[in-house]
Amino acid sequence: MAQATVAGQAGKIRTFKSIQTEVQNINKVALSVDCVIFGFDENKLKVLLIRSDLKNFEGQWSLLGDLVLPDEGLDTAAYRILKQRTGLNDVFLEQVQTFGDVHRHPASRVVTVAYCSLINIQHHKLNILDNELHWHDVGSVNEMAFDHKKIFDATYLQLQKRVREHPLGFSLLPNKFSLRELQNLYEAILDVKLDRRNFRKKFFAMDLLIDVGEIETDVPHRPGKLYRFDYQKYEGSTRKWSGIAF
Amino acid sequence: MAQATVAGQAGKIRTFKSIQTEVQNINKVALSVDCVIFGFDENKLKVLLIRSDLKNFEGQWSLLGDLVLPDEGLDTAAYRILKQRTGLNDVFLEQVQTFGDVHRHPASRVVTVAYCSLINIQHHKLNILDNELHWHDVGSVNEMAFDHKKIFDATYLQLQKRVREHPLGFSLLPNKFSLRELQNLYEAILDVKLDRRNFRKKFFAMDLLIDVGEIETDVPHRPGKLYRFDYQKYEGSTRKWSGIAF
DNA sequence: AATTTAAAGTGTAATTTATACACAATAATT
DNA sequence: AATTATTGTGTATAAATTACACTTTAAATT
Repeated sequence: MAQATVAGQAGKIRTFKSIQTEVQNINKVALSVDCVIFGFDENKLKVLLIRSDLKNFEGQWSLLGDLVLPDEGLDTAAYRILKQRTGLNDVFLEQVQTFGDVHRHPASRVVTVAYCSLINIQHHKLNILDNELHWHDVGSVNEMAFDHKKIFDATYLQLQKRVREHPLGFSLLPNKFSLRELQNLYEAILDVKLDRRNFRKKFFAMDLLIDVGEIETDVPHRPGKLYRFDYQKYEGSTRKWSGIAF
Repeated sequence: MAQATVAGQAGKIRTFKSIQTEVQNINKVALSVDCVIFGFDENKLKVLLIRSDLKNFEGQWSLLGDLVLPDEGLDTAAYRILKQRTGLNDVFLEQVQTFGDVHRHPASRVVTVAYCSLINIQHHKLNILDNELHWHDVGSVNEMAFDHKKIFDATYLQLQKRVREHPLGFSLLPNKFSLRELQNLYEAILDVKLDRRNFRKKFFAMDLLIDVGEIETDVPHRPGKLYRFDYQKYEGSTRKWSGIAF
């Protein structure tokens, strides 16, 4: 946090009151939160975007964001946006990076905090059509409003990194999933092909998948067993996850 | 970035002017930058702190920070603080995380962006004594003003992680260093003991150290060879650094 | 009922990487 | 000349990663 001094004027002891005056008089900025909301559907990694409501970005897509309210923390603001737009709470949410280029917003100075969130797209399927919302394939995200492409790129890169270090991916899947679905997910996120036998070996070796005793239905071939992730065991383990590192 | 709407009012096309009015009328926050400045001296990892100039934190230590100026980017603000306080430019600097709890500052809402910076303490040795600045051992950082302990902890953890993935550590060393110094640095940052032979093997295998053809002086024993880090080769390599992963 | 289809499920050998560990060489100091 | 403290070096073992192919199963088709 600041010394609450303007550049180069340290050294004096301040009181609350003097600080308050100082802070009121000096520059403030508008602060927003932008959520990069990922989903997984039809073996593709998707991102939820909205058509920009700003005239000079007409037709362009942008992230889901809003200004942070006066008595609202950053994480809280991100949760609010997520809840509003997807109807979901209890999702994975993580701060990524803050973007504060002076002219990133055409109308005034707006600094934005980017969040990465992962949702289970099956639980969603809600108010998509009526609104200007759309799930885009991450591979086909091009031009975006503001500096949102830059924010998206940074967030996606961080997701690729995080998902190798921590078991985040399960947030994108149904509670029960087959190993095939799990592998498809990793292949979609990391944009690589993985060896099936080695992939299974690695996940079984972690011993964090619970066989739920069911199998896939409605597949036109031998159905796979269904598993769920053992969050409890993972939370309780001191060593946590040693990383995927494919 | 925000849709520049207050919660739940999406859907209308806005013009610059309407946005501008809206942004002016709604909440703004004071924005600051806080630098966690690390140095390495006497085989200890150090952090540069300043005595708080705020009355109700009298005597407590705080990070080096300041409010972000109206026409200043975030990185620029962090560089400014670093330059002011250490006289150094051309240092390692990386954004870490943004802290925005509503009541983190006692006087008013101030959101702060934390930066991690690594400096070569030999190049410094400047205006430390005259000011209220002091280099603290990272192991002995306790209570701090504001939420600065939390910020410090998060930044130090990130440093420990980053230093295994990227060759940042060299920013903390003189241009020419012995392998002993390099190992001491890693041991200090990661707070572990490392095997000397395996450490050397690993670094030589990377082939990013250049033997400068000199040896240590003023050591009361066999002097070690001096090396420098091959930044050029590192920048040019596509594969980059595969991680230390001790 | 028999055949086809598509993916599930499984193991091993080769390679690479990480770890544990000890002694001779050197420069400075006494 | 002897002592001191650290440099510099190699090998054997263990662990992790990679590459790779065939049989089993359920559903769909003939």
